[in-house]
Amino acid sequence: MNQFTGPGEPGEMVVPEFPDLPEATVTRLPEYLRALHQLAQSGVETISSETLAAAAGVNSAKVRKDLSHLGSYGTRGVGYEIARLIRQIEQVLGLTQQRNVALIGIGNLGHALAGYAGFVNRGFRVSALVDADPARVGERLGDITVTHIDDLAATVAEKQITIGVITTPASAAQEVADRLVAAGVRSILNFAPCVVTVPDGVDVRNVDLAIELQILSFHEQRRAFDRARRAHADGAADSEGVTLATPRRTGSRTHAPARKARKVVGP
Amino acid sequence: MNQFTGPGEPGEMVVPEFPDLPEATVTRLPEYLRALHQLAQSGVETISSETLAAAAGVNSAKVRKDLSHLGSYGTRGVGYEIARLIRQIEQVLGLTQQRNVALIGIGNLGHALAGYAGFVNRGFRVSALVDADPARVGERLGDITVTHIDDLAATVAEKQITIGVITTPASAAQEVADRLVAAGVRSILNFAPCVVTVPDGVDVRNVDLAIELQILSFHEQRRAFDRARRAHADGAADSEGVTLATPRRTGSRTHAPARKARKVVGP
DNA sequence: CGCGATTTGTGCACGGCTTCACAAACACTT
DNA sequence: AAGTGTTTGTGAAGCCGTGCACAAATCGCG
Repeated sequence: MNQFTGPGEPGEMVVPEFPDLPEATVTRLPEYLRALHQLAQSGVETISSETLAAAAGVNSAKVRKDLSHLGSYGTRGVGYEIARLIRQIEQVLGLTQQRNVALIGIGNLGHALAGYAGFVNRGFRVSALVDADPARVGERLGDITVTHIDDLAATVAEKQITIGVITTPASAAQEVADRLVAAGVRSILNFAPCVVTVPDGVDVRNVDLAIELQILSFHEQRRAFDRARRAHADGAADSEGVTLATPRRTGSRTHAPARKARKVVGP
Repeated sequence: MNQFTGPGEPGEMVVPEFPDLPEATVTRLPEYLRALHQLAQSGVETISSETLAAAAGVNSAKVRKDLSHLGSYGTRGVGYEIARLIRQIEQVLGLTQQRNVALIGIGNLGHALAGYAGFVNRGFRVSALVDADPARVGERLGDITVTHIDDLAATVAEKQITIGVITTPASAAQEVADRLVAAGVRSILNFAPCVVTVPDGVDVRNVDLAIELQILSFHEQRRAFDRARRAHADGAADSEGVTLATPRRTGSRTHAPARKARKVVGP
């Protein structure tokens, strides 16, 4: 529907359309992409929404609706051509060009991310390592040398950084974010356990590991209460208060599929 | 409203009510908690929904509605008593008891998480380190010795593990998840870039760092297109196609506040 | 060429979340 | 005691996302 790569009237110098995807779709596209890359290796050339849905851990209607947003037409009765689908998703996500990432804060977590293999082959390259501690500056990790935060602007310009990743303690995060923004970076991934405030037009995503654990803890807690309630109900068989009886999915970002079925394809 | 800790009729042996919170609320409670702990240190005793909202990076109506779900009554005209609020949130999230976490996969990321200070003081303790590589078994990190994955069940029982964190390569993740479930763990935090399938009643949350970057990349891409469009519109002043003109918030999980205002309170 | 099998694309209804806006409640002053 | 100013708690409206269900499209085969 949103043929944003489609050739317009030739020679018309048309500004390419850009699909304005629902945010929920944007968060799922990378998951489809991951699944598609896996599937592509196994030599399959075409894939149905049902199969892709299973591989990505979602439901097939969602897959179809998501893909329809990017105008990637599959063929009915057959499915989607994997190679083409990968190209389209990568284009929409802006992964056709290599994106350079700067890590700010080379502590435990920074070290780990610098060596994380999962970034390469996925369109990203950790191109700069930055720290405030003069003792760390000059240290080499892989083929990159740690530079000082005061030189951030120069580093960003030189290495063509488009994304900054904050792995400092919370106390330094706001300061670092400010400097990143001043240096022209508009996308920030923040691992520090705090809220960073940025001007309009800058995008911040937060990953707080403790928060993830706390959310799990809540559901753990709820299950414990459920068990207690059930045990009590067994003791004194009363069919009272309804409040608890609601059949809640054990909600999670990429929620656990109901059945343990690694179904591959049709009957 | 949901007075789940409230004293029922005394001597009635009532099963405590458990508030069934909206999932969206559950994900925000930890953020409030984080903000509250910070604020508590600065000596403030009471806080308004407006101030808490600013500190947590959300909107005040949301704060009030979220808090109303746990029956934590604030006092009108004044605000919420911080200490009490902290207690209530911690209780709902199940943080009154220390929760023991097992890390599976002691590579780069596992090492980093094992040393991550952000877990302690937030109700969690990394109590077990597990790996499949015999060469790693026996290694000590801090005060914990790495044990072998084959002994997982024993480790889980002995160390009272309630949460498993997977930091293995994707190829091993499903296997590890299966073993965790078999050992009785019902909460899993998965850092491996893949979908793990678990039976009903088990809760999985996924954190994929590359996916976070890809989402940022999309918005970066979109901004670039917007600039191109604007530039083109300047050149040839036509007020054509509307598709792009939609005022989209730069969506993010904890979305960036519109104004860079570290507003504290009052007029 | 026609028919059945398969799979996409989407209209539609439903539920959950967000946000506004306002009455009720409380503190404090006069 | 009454009035003023502040802040909570919540009804109601609107929006977004989800999932069902089905028509339309394509393939393969007889």
